[in-house]
Amino acid sequence: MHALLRDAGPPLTRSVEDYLKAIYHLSNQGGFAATSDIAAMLEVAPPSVSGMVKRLSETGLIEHVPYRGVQLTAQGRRAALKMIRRHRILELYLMQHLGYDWGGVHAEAERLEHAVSDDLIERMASALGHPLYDPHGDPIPTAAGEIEEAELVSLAEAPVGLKLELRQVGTQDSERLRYLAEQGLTPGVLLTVSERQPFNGPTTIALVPSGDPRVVGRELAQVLWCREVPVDGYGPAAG
Amino acid sequence: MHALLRDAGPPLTRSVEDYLKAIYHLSNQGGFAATSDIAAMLEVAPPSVSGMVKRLSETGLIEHVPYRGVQLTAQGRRAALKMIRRHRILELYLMQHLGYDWGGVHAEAERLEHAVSDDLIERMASALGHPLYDPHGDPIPTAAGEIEEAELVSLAEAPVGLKLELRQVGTQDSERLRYLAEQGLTPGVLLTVSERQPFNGPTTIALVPSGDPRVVGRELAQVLWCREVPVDGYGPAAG
DNA sequence: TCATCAGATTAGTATAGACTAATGGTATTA
DNA sequence: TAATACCATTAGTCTATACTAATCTGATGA
Repeated sequence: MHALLRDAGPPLTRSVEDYLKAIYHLSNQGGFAATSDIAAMLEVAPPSVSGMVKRLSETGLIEHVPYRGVQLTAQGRRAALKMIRRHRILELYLMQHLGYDWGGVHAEAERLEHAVSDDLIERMASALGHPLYDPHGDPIPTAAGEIEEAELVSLAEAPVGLKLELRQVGTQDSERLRYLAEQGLTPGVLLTVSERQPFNGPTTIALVPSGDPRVVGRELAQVLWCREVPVDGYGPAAG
Repeated sequence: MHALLRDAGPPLTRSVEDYLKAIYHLSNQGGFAATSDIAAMLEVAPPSVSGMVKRLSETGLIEHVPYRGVQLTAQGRRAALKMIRRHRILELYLMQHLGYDWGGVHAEAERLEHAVSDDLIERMASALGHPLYDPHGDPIPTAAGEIEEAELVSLAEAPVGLKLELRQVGTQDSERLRYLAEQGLTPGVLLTVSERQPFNGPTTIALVPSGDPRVVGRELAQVLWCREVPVDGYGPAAG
């Protein structure tokens, strides 16, 4: 009984589900999600985020440190992971059983994830053989709300030859962030490590799939957190 | 180009879609749908219906005759039939491809019908072999918005032995309606014609599946419009 | 240390959609 | 025809969610 009642209460609205998911993605590495980043991800104005943040922290789904950002509580995290499970199962099902391709599947899953029941998701998961990864290679949270935490490696430590996805940029410095964006080094891009100079020298990488080379100094490389991409041929994570 | 632009404009909200569908079902036989019936079907208070009716008639989806009821315009009818197509395809898909049974399928389809894209529905229709009838035996509107109008037969004319579904009660008289409801003769019930007395005598029917007999006089039988149920073993229409 | 500026928040407003309470219209019945 | 009862509508309110404009905070740089 206890387990079933844990997250009782009024069901979450579509908007709330979207906010929680966005906050999950933005605060992945244990940090805070900034108001403006949430606003950009959801394509709403920053004051709308402030308003929602107030409500969500009153209902205990997030914690808010004014002028710093927000973090999910355990309850908010469970809700976010549930949405992510739905999204990733849906994407996989649509591609494998209904012939969707990369282009259309994300938008369709984005709408359906708010409408499907838990029952339907578990039926789809069964039909798919209880998969562990979605079409992007991202891990699918279990129905119990556990997710395989991708082990992140800093670009400064990653072995040469590995194919990586950039997942987290561990700096708040605007100059550095601007520079990285100019270089095309934003979360989600794929790359391979081509070469590393000795004695704390720079790391040379090639962007995937363009092959464009970039040379990244040690200081920056240390804040670029990547995860190994399990299989060849996947596009950037969108799930 | 014209065909594509016909119904342009802001997409309909979930609520609007539900209202249109309800009005379609309630005004099927060309009549008016009453405010209170819409309210009952959607489980909202009558003033909520009045408010929505005002908005819907301003946007040209329905026509409203105050104190009489509402009817769909051609545009509203197209939108309603689109939702009905979605609902019926979804029910069929969920039952045939995901193992749903009678119990759960309606509620699931009810939520999904607002979230799926046209593309997804057509993919499901393909996977199902472009079916013409849903699990209840109800016809599925085409993507172009055409629906097979069930030919209705009055109970006074129906041949003995036929299995019928009561679809429309053609009287507004409250005494008669009250009596029919007491007898369990409301739209949706299944029955078979057991016997008919000659010289405009009464019709004897058996309710399905209970087998309870009812004797219906000619005057009432003439206003009970039924359609033939195509195949044995189906439950009452809920689609 | 202080000015500046970007980003966050507050203030005030709009819209969709629901509600209850009060009022108005129509049709049945005496 | 008049009274009544039922149903529909209007009036006024509430919540969720968005917006713009105005204000505040905290970090950066002179």
